[in-house]
Amino acid sequence: MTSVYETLERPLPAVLSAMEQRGVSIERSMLSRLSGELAQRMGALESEIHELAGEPFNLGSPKQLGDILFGKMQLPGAKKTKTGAWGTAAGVLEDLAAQGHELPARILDWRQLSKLKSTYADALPTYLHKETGRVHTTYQLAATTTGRLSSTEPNLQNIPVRTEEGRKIRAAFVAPQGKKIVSADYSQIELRILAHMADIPQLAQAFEDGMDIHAMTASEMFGVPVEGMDPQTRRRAKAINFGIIYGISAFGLANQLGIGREEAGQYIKTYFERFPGIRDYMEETKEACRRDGYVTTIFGRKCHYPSIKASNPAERAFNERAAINAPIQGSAADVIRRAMIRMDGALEAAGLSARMLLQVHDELIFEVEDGEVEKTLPVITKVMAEAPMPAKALRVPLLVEAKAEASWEEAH
DNA sequence: TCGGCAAGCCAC
DNA sequence: AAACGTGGCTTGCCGA
Repeated sequence: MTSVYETLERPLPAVLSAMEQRGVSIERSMLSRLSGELAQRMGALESEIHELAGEPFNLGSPKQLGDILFGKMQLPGAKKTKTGAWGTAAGVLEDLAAQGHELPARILDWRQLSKLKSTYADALPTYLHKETGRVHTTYQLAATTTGRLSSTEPNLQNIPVRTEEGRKIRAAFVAPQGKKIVSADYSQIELRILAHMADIPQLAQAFEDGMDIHAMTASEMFGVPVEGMDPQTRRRAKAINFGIIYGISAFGLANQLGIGREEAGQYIKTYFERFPGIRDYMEETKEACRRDGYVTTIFGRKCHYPSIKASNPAERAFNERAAINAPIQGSAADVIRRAMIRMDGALEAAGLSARMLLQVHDELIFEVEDGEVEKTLPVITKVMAEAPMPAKALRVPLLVEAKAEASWEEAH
């Protein structure tokens, strides 16, 4: 079998251009039906909300809502945005809803439906191309500080997936007759890259053994067995793992988990006691950035953060967190780029007609003929898993999960 | 009428 | 809200 190292590498701009031109198929009728349902439910909610508020107002106006909740109704927990208006972001409304207040709960419902309708159900069909009948995004190659791609007009890198209603949008991304949508994604790639860069043997071993990394983290931190673990305990460890990647603070973790800042600080302390190599890595990364003005990915690409030396403490702290995150996020971006420039050549070399259509940071989406699915999946997963090589051999295996289904929602 | 900012929220 | 990183899109609002 031909090694992936010998497959043709196409320049990334050519790869992106090909993906843009291929486009993706969406089922207009599904979105239009969904839009109607959303409109109806939003209408019912609007009446209910105006009843609860005691007056009609523009539901799309955070300012009007803030005046009603905190000016008129005097609900607790009011916080101002930086311009002095009452804040009404989801976190604020969730706190109020948890205290049994009906109005903020219904507003949250309305906002979710409104977002899905305006940004996705109504907007996506307007991007259907006259001649191809498909949706063609544009990828920006140099729009991010870390080396990620971005996607515009429309952005196909933020299609909903977290809620049941949102997945109805994703379900409209379908394969044409005789084909399947294949989604292939890197499992926990940023944590694996952190384990490699910081050289943490426990984490590397856990990935080698295919363990549940969040449960393992919880077990290490709280001294409880993975078997029969309280879901809450795992959830906290998961929040910490994500926080670590983003340059955690006790304040941020406390807000994320709804716990006190002292307790959050204790979690972080315990984490660094269990994984001192992570703390060392972070300190070394910040130090290098202060010295050089940039940090580097595993493959040597630089990400510049000269303002890490700013005298303003908030600006400095912001750049420190970005500098900690950039090598992790940027290395993951490098890995998937390396896979992308080899993918078409590898598929061609294997005599397969699969077409790479979309990239969503740690995921590649393809269209594959029904009869070729079985032969295509291993080619895709191999190219992705071996993408760091031969330039780098990671201390941690990369796991790629791939699935073929009729729609993106099912395949994901 | 148009451009830009603020707030909010979708994804990884 | 955001002292948890990276983006883009929509609506409301205000001034030119």
